[in-house]
Order: sequence, then structure tokens, then C-alpha cells
Amino acid sequence: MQSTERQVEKVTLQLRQMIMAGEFAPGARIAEIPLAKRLGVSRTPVRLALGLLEQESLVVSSPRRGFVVREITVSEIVDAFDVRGALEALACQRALEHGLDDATRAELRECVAEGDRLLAKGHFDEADTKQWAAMNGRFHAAIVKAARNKALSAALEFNSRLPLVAAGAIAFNTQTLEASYQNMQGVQGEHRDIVDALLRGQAGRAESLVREHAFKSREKLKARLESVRAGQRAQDVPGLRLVVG
Amino acid sequence: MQSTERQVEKVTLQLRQMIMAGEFAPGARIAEIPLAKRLGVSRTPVRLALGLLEQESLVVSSPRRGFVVREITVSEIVDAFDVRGALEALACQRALEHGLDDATRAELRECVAEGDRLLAKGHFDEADTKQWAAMNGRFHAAIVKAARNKALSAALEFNSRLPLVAAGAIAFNTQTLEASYQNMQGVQGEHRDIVDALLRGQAGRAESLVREHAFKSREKLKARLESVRAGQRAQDVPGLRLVVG
DNA sequence: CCAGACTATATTGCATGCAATTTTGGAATG
DNA sequence: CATTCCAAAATTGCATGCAATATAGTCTGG
Repeated sequence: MQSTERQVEKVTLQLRQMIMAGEFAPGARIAEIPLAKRLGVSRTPVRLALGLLEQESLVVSSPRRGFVVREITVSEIVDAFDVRGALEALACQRALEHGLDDATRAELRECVAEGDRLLAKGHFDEADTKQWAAMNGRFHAAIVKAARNKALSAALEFNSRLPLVAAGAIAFNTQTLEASYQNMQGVQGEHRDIVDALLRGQAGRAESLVREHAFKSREKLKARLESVRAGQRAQDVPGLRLVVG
Repeated sequence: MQSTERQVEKVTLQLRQMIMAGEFAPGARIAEIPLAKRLGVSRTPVRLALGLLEQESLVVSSPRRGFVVREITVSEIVDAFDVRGALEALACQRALEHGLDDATRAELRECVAEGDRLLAKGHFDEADTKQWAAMNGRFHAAIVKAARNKALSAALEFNSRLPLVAAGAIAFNTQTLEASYQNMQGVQGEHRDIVDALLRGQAGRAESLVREHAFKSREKLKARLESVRAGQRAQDVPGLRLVVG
């Protein structure tokens, strides 16, 4: 029996969620049959999904020995932010070479405006962090899109497949809503400056600011992950199992 | 019956080869059954391989309508060189932050030396271009490796999956062996300068040179592909079918 | 009591069958 | 003659069976 939805996609999503939620210890083997039973499908879509997740490097496979949850290290995640900085800097450069169209200008302004609105309340609740994450995703997407470079978009998307690296994940990396609010105040200032530089056509300044933006995110996440690793508040990053590195 | 080799890998390699060799018109549907018959395997490994190639964006799939050869445009390929420049510039920066170890210094020097040897003959034959391509691959790999950033390596590898973008493809993008020789003389000079900057620890200079190196490669390939597109010597880039854009 | 070999079990990788869906060829209609 | 509709054929997506291989569990010898 088969529904109109494709099983492979459901399974891939669920499995990615499970891995990133830390349901498997890093290095643990993933057997197809129990997993298929658990997800209520046959082994075929499970196998296909594992193959896809291997290319996302969430799992690795050995011939005849099946799939193993890949051990993701703190440094790998942190490193990805440097890549993001370099790629988004290129995006700024290219975007200004093309010139920003009106829709992009409007979108960038709107992202800053929405950030202001969210911060104006003086504090964050759960819904605010979600909205912030969405806005942040749109902000970065707008810059990348304006570069009109498919390879660049693809590379950034690829880079964001590591857990916690996607732009939308930023708001969830702080301990408390209060800390998150404080954090986002700083981030909002960075966003504002980046948009200012872009709207003025200051390519070099925009590049520097975007790099620094990525660098600050990197440092914040690094501190956070290292405190988690030290076991101080291990349940704050729910699920994700990291190994030293 | 199943050999000790994994069918999926064989099929993936063959299929990638076939697509990049232009055996399918861009936009053409790829049906599983004929393909499986042709490759002498069942549909299962073919389906798995197509799923992998979809992530390399060599094919795209629609639900219930199977896989279609993706139309790759000249601008997509060309754009990928900008991404490479940005990423390799980051690699130079990070590599010098870590400091180059002796093995890396030796490898870089050896690549330059090998380039000199290949050019010393005054002309290229087929074997020389192959050797050059291998050396070029090692050169770029050494820089990336010295950056010690997994996300960076992964992003570059991902970026190089587009046809003609991989560092090893560079030597095959010129019409004649004579043109190739001339070309590689210029490239060798760029390599020498990059190595010089790296060995002296001049990060900024190395970054600029690497960017320019990628940019020059980009422009050369672009000119080449556009002349092919104009139909002047369509069989010179053997097989690869590109569409305008 | 430990090491190593042997056997039973579990698991992977592939082939194939089946139902659902899409595509195609042609006939009927305007 | 072009267009729409319909049915047959082909194709996809999934489940499952089977052989090859890996893993574990047990037993024997030292």
C-alpha cells in the first residue's frame, strides 16, 4: 500500500530529524529492519533515505556493514561558519555588481524592520525566537539570491546541512530567552549595518561586515557547544550528540 | 548474483560518466528499465544511483515521473569558479594561520617543480596533459588540506562536482595541445606566485592570487564554452551538452 | 579461566513482483 | 485539421524474497 506522498521523503525527513535530535549515539550502527519497522515502511525507502543522508554526511556506510551515525565534532560545525562567511561575502560582492533590484531592497529593509519590531517588546518568548529564526533565514536568503549565482546558492545550502549551521538555527543556540534576546540585539545591529552597506552599494564594507557577522556567530556557537561538551548544561542543546574535536 | 563489488557504485560511476559524456540530451528522461538492462543490473541499484546523482544535481526527479537529465548552463559552470576562488582564498588564509607544515611546503614546491618539468619540453602531448591535470589536482588539494577545515574541503568538493569545474579538468578545456601548452605556461606562473606567497606567509597576497587564478580559469573556460555553444567546434568538448544561459 | 574456532543468527545488497500512476497512440468530435 | 478524450502500455515506487556476508554466541582446547 502506498500513499500519494513519497515514502522516501518522509523517511528522510524523519531520519534526519532523529539523527539531529541525537536519538542515536555517534558511531552507533543503524540497522535497516528495526528502523523500517519503527517507521512503518519497508526496507527500500529506508535504504534510499540512508543513501541520501550519507551524501549529507550525517551517516557513513561501510560495504556489507551498513550505516553508522557519523560523529560530528564541534570543530566541524564551527568551521562551517567560516565557509559561510566567505561565501556570503562573495554573495555581497556579486549582488552589488548586479545591482540590487527593488524587491531585494524592500526585503532587506523589511527584515531589519521585523527585527526591530521583535526587539521592541523588550523581551523574547518562544514564538518570538521562531519568528526571529524565520526572519534570519529570509535575510540571508535574500543576500544569496541577489548574487544570482547558482553554484553559490548550492554551496551555501550544502554547507548549512550540518546541524546548527543553518541560518534559521541561530536563535536556538542560547540558554535562556533572556540571553537570546540580548544576543539578538547584537545580531540586529549587525544586520542593520550590512543592509546599510548594501543599500549604499559599499561592497567592501558589506563583505567585511558579513564575514564578521559569521565570525561572531561562530564564536557564540563555539562557546555554547564547548560549555555543553563540558557537561555544564548538556540538555540545553536538545539531543545533538557531539564528540570532542 | 552479486559480486564482491557494489553494484550501486559501479552504476553511479558509469551513469555519471554517461551523463557528463553527453549521452543523454539535456532534459531527456532517463527510464530505469532500459538503463538497467543496458548496464546489466536490476532496477534497484539504478534507482539508488539516480538518487545519488540527484544530489550532485546531475539529474532531477519529479514524483512518479522519474528522472530527467538536468540542463546545465554555461553560466552555472562559470559561476562555480567564483565560488572556488572564494573558498580557496579562505583556504589560504586559514592555512597560513595554522602555519604550513614541512610536508605541505614540500608538496607545493614539488607541484611547481613538476609543472616546470612538464613545460621544459617545449610542447605537450596527451600524456603530458593528463599528468598536468593530476599535478593541478594535487596542488589545489594541498592548499585545501592545509586549511584543516572539513567544511571547507566538503564545500569545495561539492562545488567541483559540476562538469569541467574540478581542478583536474583544467587541461582539457583547450582546443589543441599547442593552445594547452601556451595556457599552462600562464597557469604555471600563477601557481609559482601562489606558492611564493604561501611560503613567505603572505596571506593577503596569496588570497588575491588564488582568486585571480580562479578568475582567469573562469574566463578561459567561459570563452571556450561560448565558442562551443556558437557551434564553431562543437566536438571539442566531447559530449557535454550545455544549454544557453 | 582465557583464546580461538565453529555454528547459528541477523543483516545487507540485489532481484523481482505488484499496484498506482503516468504516458502514449489513436479514435471520435467539433 | 486541430482538439479532446480514452484505453492500452509502460513506468515508477514500494514490498518482499533470496543469496552472500558479517556478527554473536557457544563450545572446545590449552
